Amino acid sequence: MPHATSVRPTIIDVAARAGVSKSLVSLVMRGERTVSDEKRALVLAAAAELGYRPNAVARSLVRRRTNLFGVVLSDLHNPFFAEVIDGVQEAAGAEGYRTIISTVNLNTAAEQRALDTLLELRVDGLILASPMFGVQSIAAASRELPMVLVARRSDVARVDSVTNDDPTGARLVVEHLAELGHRRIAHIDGGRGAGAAERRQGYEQTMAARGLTEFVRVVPGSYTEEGGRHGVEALLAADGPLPTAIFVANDLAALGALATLAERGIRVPQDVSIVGYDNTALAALRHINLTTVDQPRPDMGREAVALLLERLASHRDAARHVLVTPTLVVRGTTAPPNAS
Amino acid sequence: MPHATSVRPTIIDVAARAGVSKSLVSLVMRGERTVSDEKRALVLAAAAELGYRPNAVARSLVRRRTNLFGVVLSDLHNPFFAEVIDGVQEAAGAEGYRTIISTVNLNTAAEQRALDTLLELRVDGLILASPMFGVQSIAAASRELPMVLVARRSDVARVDSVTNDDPTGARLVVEHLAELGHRRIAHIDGGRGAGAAERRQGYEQTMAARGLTEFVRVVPGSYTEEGGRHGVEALLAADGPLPTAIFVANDLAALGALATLAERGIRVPQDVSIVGYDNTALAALRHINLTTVDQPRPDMGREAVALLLERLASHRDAARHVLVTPTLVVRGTTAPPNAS
DNA sequence: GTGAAAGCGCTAACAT
DNA sequence: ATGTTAGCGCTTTCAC
Repeated sequence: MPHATSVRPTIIDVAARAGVSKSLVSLVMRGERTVSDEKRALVLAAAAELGYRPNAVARSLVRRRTNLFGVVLSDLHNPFFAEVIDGVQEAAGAEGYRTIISTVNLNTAAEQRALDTLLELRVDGLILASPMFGVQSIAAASRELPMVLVARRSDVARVDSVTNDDPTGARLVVEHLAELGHRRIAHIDGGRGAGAAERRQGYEQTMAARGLTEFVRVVPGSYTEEGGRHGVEALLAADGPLPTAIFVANDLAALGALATLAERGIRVPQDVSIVGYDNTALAALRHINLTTVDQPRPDMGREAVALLLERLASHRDAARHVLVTPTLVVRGTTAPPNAS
Repeated sequence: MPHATSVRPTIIDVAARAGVSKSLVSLVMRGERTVSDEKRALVLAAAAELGYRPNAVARSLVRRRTNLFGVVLSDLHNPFFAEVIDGVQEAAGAEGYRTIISTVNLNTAAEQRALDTLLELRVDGLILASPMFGVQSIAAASRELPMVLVARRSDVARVDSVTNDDPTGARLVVEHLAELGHRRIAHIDGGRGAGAAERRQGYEQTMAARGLTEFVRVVPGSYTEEGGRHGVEALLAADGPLPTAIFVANDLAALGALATLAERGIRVPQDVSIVGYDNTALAALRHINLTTVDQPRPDMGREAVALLLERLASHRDAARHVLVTPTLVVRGTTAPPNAS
């Protein structure tokens, strides 16, 4: 039996070996400073000799808290989330909390199962990153523990959220393009994606504010490469002059747009400028070098943890919605329009 | 107190409400079929009314197993791992195991902490994906629970591994290029990356097998975009004719190579063919369209879980090393060499 | 088929 | 400063 659990030493074994009570061992293991140096050394030595490792399960049971935060990710493949997690793990770790990540590939049923499991594991707080759930699942869970949504907002009572200010991000894009001299600025929409509606509105409003209402042009798309391809095709198929710049709803779709434009022999940025949204690692690749809008993802993760911790400490009841500010990252896919 | 844990109903509350013993409630909750339909309905109704949710912490304590597998990822940003996790979660879920993912950004100290925490949480098995740890950490942990390495091999006793057959992958690349007519096939090395040495060897051996020993050309690189850029620069800076094809150690480095070639006005695949390794989502992007070697990542995750389950069931003692077979994915960055 | 009782490994009063 | 004791919420014999 290589891994017989029964051989694992318990706190009692350590106490016996050190010749002290198990409470004392507990105090030492938890780093309490009220223990004499002598006894502490004794206990530590015994623990080391036995290869003792505290049992977090037993501890969680009696303390009625696990020091664990659960994170439900709708899609691990989206690099967006990897960076949110960075912030989450950093902030949580600093306060002694560990993170359990559960991923569910855009599958609502699996998402519900993941949520249930996390709840049964008695995590102390829950971070839902861009979840697909219905409101009722969120509401039900929110009655059991502190919960925050990232990159999605909900008006369920007691559910906090951290989102980026999409209208502002869209405004930055349009202003950048307008200042380069563009007027025919089109937008490839993000469909039902999180924040897509806000980005489109921001685009429309800023176009209007710049007196470019007559050039507003929105074609349907989605947060996928396919979405960007279709968007460009729709733009190319239409009558009238091509736009000189295209604001695509996110980076992945912008990549699809770039690919289609390249296939058609349309040069970027000479013939048309392209802007994405998210500043994923993709955008920074030299071979892509996409102008885009950066969401401060690690900050969003940190904010989510801060909300959880605060709710844990204060039993705050009202929901808080944190809005983080995006910034424009200018790279190689935008330039002044052709003189033509 | 919105989230007072004290209000959570326990099995005793359910028993009281249903007018039965808590043992009976336990039987019902665990789906035992030895309970009369009548009592079962009674218990289920009581549980639903109270919003009862079994406490996995208490259950784990008494059962001395958590039904949890721990996964330590050295780098969540590497899309390679996201797909391994897919396979892990699928296979584990099918057997009633949940997965806890711990990420550590290529930080050895954090990796050790993550490992310790998982051990304290008493996960039933551990999957280490491309870990940086030293052998002694692995050996120590392997005495406590079943453990498998993914994308890394170790000769520590009782530690299983799942790796891809790198020499074969490299052979596929060289054969593909040779069959296209290439002879001056260079290799940009992956440095200390997992499998890099095997890929280089496979390259050298296949070149030799094809009678191309005199054309063997290896320049140093790494598994990063920078690595690919430097590799290409080294190749360009050298005397003599340029290679007509370059096998780059992985996809990310291949992207760096593509970027540098583009900047120098060298066309791919007309002037030089490029092949990567890994078939990450990046490679499939239409705008990149990289010929590369696919590792069956979800399979690797499933295999890892299978090894864990088997060890849990059988108390097998010998280490097993599973080798999965890579395949070549031909896309747009390879073509016959120029007639020149 | 159902209930009573013991105990998983630990923490947290409370004593001393 | 250290020991004693009573659970945390559940599963699991073992009776009935």
